[in-house]
Amino acid sequence: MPRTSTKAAAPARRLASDYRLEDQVGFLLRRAYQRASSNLVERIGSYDLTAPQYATLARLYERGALSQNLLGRLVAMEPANIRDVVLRLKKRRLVATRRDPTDKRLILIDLTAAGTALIEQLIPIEIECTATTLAPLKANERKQLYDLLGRLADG
Amino acid sequence: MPRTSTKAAAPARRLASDYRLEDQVGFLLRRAYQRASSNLVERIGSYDLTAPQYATLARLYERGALSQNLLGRLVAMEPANIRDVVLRLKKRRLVATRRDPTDKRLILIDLTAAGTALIEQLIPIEIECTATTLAPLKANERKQLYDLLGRLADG
DNA sequence: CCGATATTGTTATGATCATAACGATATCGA
DNA sequence: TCGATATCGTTATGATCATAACAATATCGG
Repeated sequence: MPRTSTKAAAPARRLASDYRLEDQVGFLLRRAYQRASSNLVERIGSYDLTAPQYATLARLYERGALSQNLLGRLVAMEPANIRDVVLRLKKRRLVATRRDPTDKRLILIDLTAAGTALIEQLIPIEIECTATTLAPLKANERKQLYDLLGRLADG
Repeated sequence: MPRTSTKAAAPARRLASDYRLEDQVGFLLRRAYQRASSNLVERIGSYDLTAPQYATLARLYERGALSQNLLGRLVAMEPANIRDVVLRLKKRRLVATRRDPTDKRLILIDLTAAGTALIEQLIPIEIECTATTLAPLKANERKQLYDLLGRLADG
């Protein structure tokens, strides 16, 4: 039987102001994202896809070919990061790249047939996963959460 | 003047089910956390501290000496990750480590005087930062967000 | 037209982050 | 007591993640 150890706690000490880490939004958001992310990986992990990789494929599915930079903004990733994700997806032949003829700076990213087939298979799974993550909340609460998170993210 | 490029968007195509990435909690949570985290780094970055490092110091300040493993659980980090954070904080003499006499498996982590002084200086800054992050929300909405996030994270 | 400014993609660095496998130590249960 | 099981810390691997600096290309304003 597992034992959730609570060992080694020292007696309370120090100034002990009213501060609690739990009251900081950033900490709560990080934990909630951890939960959502692990829910997703549980379900799509067998396809060897991470959450950011999934989001990248989903975006391409929604929008069609996109420049690497715009794709990164649409999945909220820095240029240096989206680059690595695209490289991995490209290595697996889930996306293909080509130069933009009219703007030599741009690299256009697009789903391959294999990538399209995969994301079409995964989307229903992720929708189910979202439902699981939201299970602790009632319908009206979910709507509220979306509204609040959206306003936080958009600043 | 910066130009937010929206180039290279291909015409809408494919099955175009009703799926939208924005409707997935995980994506919203990730973006909201990015925002909160960058708000924090903006303010405490000059102290060369990251959000997880801050959380670690704050936890130690709240609870006193903790085993590395328990500390990790209390800041929501895997054993392998909290280890690295502790090593960095230890290298900067913000925390100190010692063996637990009664359980040879445990390493007890505690704030040094310097670590205590630093976190006491930072806590007010972070409280202010939380306020900034929550600025888009009204008081009752903040309370609601906390409730909803807490229930999500705890499953 | 053409130089100042912006944007895109790349490279490098350092810090998370999750997972699996492993030895050492503790604890449980027959 | 003693073997099965659990926990703790470590190591290794691979994938984010943010930032700064850089060259190539585009765009803007005079």
